[in-house]
Amino acid sequence: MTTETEQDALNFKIGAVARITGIPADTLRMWERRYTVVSPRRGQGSSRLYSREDITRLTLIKQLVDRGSAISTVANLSREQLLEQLDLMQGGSGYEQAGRNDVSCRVMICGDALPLKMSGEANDYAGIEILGAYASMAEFEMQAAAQQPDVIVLEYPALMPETVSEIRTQLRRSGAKKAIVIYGFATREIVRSLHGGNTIPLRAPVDPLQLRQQCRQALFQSQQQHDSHDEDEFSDDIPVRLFNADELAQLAQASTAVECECPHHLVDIIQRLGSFEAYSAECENRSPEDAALHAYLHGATARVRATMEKALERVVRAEGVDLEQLRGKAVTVKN
DNA sequence: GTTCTAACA
DNA sequence: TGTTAGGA
Repeated sequence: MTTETEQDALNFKIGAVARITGIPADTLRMWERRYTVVSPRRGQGSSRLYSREDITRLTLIKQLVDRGSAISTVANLSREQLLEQLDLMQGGSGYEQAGRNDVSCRVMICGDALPLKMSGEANDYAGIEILGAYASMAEFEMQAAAQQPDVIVLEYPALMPETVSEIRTQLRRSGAKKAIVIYGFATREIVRSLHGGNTIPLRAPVDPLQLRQQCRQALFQSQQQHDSHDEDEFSDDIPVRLFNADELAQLAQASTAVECECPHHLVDIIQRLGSFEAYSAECENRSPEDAALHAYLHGATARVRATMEKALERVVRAEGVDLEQLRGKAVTVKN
């Protein structure tokens, strides 16, 4: 356990850099030799030691190369030029189109690679509204204070111990409810420390769809924590209940009139699923560590429940039960 | 695991 | 332009 100082930030060996950036070690050497993409300083035995700046730079360059630029044309661009190039390739503007009519999760992004990735598929981002995407933390910080995002997404090539406190600071200053932290490389301890609470660590690469889901889920969780319980007001992915408790009870009764006991069993299954659904939703709030898992369980259960409800509806209709009439009764009982 | 050069596709 | 072989 050494005290991590600036020294640690300058110590990435070529293998680590290859893993973080996704550029093969051989290619890294080639790029350096032929185009002087970066000039890592040398350590023992003349092995290359890359800095964090090197890594962010390489990440940018990789983006451009992946998008069709010749390495020779981008190898010597400054950081600003690289960003500009990348921006041009996206068809510019992109980010700050207003949200849709539905409630969307307001997101702000800070990072090198991510802003571009996100804007590239902007159309797929129903449900989240990207307020802005920045490459510089300073700019991000200023804008975040003004925009008051729901969720901030911070991207780092590598997570350092000091990065963690920076994340918490940004979270506090922006007033966001959750921070999604995308990292290329980090020790287990650091990742663990980011689990739970208001931060969600995600290992890069994160595909845009996944990120979108995470954003919405993050917002959903934070809402759950605040307005204590909202019963069945689960957003989008959770199918609404087809039958309430009263209706189910009545259907169970009604089914005794018919020969087959299937409706009865179905009601039983649906009631149990409903209970577990509520239980898993509860867990979702209680333990932030397992929130994702419980959210999944909750969603899965709800979907099964919805399926079984449809089955019940069909069976009961086949048995000649008048659902509409029953509904009318149940509602008057309930309200 | 790393460096380097040269040749190859 | 990226990959591979060979030697260190």
